[in-house]
Amino acid sequence: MAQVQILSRNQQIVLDIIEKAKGPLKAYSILFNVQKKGINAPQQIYRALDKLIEMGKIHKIESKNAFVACRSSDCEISKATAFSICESCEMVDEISDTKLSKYLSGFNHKKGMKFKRFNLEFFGICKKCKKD
Amino acid sequence: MAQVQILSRNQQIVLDIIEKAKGPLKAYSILFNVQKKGINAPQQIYRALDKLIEMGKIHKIESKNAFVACRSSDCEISKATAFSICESCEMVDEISDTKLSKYLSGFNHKKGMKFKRFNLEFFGICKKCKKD
DNA sequence: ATAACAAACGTTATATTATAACACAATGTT
DNA sequence: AACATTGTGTTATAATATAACGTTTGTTAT
Repeated sequence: MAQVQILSRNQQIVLDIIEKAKGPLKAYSILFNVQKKGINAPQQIYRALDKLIEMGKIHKIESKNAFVACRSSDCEISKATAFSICESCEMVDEISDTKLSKYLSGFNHKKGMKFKRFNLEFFGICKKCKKD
Repeated sequence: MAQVQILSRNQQIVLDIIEKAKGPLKAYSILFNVQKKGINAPQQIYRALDKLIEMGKIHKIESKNAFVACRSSDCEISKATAFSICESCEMVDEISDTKLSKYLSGFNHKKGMKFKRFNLEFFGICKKCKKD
């Protein structure tokens, strides 16, 4: 019953910043940006980030230790994430491609391990950077 | 002409440890393990790790900040990596599946970005852990 | 309404992961 | 010989993340 998630104060503040951002944000850069709102400690950021990830509102880009808002499905808990990352400008795009997602969700390891979740990161140079 | 790579002293020491390990190793755990061999500083480890990655001898498991030896193709420069990770015992297995690799290497983003490289991490509970 | 519990908060301290910067040595190239 | 390239060793510090504690707020059940 797709219940509307109510966010706590800190969670909302952190989510707002990530959603407004044009690219991935790092935890400490979020922290510096919210100090005026009375959030002073890394713990407060990391706690909010953890919950937001659990809820599927944001994703962590593992190769960058940075966080982006979820733009694809209206934020189901994300068990299948894929991103396109520009190695020049650091831009990150969430890839939501049903075929890809189905293909990978159905992928089974020879050794009999059943997968619950995957994360895929593609790297390259984005169109914009290629022009320069 | 698949030239045999000659490793420097530190690179060889670090590679040996990673190859002997049963699971992924973290940089500082490598450091502690090689202090008897006269390596004292994180820089020395990270420098060796960087080169070994460039050479395709090892891979970084991004979600764990840890390193594993390359077991698949006899270590071409790795542009297409996939791993299966047990969330219980932390075991990591490199997946070398030609179909998967081809499928992903051929994948093209709508937005016209050409990918040079990808990294895929699957998560689940391995067979061994399921028994317990 | 209030007791009981869970979730979120604030804070201090600390652990873990990674890089900067500098000087020197070994090797290879021209 | 002069020069570039790669690797080394070292000290210092930056950046990322968690532990542990006590308090406050929000929910649910009676």
